[in-house]
Amino acid sequence: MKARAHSDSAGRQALSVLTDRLRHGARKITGPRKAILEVLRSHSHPLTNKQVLAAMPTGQCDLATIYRAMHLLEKLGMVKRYDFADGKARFELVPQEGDSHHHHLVCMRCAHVVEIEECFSGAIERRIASRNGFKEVTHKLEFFGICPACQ
Amino acid sequence: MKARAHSDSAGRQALSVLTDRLRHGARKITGPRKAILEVLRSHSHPLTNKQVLAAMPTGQCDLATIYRAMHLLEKLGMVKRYDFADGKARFELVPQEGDSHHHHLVCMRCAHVVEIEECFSGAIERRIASRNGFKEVTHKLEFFGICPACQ
DNA sequence: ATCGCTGCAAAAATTTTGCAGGTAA
DNA sequence: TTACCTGCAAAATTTTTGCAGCGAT
Repeated sequence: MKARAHSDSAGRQALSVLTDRLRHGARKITGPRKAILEVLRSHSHPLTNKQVLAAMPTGQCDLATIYRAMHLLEKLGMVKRYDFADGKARFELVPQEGDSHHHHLVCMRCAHVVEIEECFSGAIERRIASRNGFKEVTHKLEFFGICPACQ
Repeated sequence: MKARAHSDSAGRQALSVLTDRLRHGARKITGPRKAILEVLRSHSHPLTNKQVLAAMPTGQCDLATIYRAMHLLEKLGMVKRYDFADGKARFELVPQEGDSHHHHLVCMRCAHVVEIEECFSGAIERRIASRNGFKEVTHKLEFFGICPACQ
């Protein structure tokens, strides 16, 4: 298996890589931002901004700062936004370049999330783009159902 | 081509069919509800509740009523909720049974929406369901890009 | 020394809820 | 009649913004 440069043993991106990406975007590396990245890094599921705050040791930063940071990280392409049909935005770290993106299977009762490895062909994406004259086409695909525990 | 029972020439569901579905759910057919269904019926794109209100002739009903009606219609499976990553819920009439569902291609700049006919195989959906022990699995797939006018 | 970032607080926007009266069935 | 619905108003959430001071570079 090929070694994963810049990733730890669990396949997560090292914090230094993340801060480098931030710095490269001409942004400052601050305590709150590092804390936010740490939280995102240690969770493999999309989190709401409130959950990010709650996951920090004792009010390490303000909720408004998290909102601002998420906007920034989203613009820099470091974070992806998800909507699970409950009116709350959730964010998750974008895998490093070359890594395939993944999708989610969400329980409609308890909101439990399972990650789905497979992603259907990019060919469909390209065909849709050219057929409609769109550029930079991406997609979001989420599955919803009832999980074993809730059945 | 096979005739479309219960649909008008544009392929939209007749209002009477919609109200029948409501009635069948042991609900009352009221002025506001008919107005809401009329608006949904005459738009082929998902609308926010505010847009639904604005599309009515002169404040025909209260915004709160629209929120309540959407919850109801969603529960009855007559309406589907969409999240286009801007924090506002949008709703669209669900096609009649047997009709294939469709997806959307949304411009990230101007929010212009194009309907996408094709839907990738339900086989993937079934495989994901059985592999994870989930029941009643559905999916939501949206494409995002930059439309011709915004490029 | 900048210029950006943060915390705090207030505001804005979206969505939910309580209640008294009205209306479909 | 009776249970459900509606409008109005207030409240609860989520998200955005202004501003003075702090801090990374």
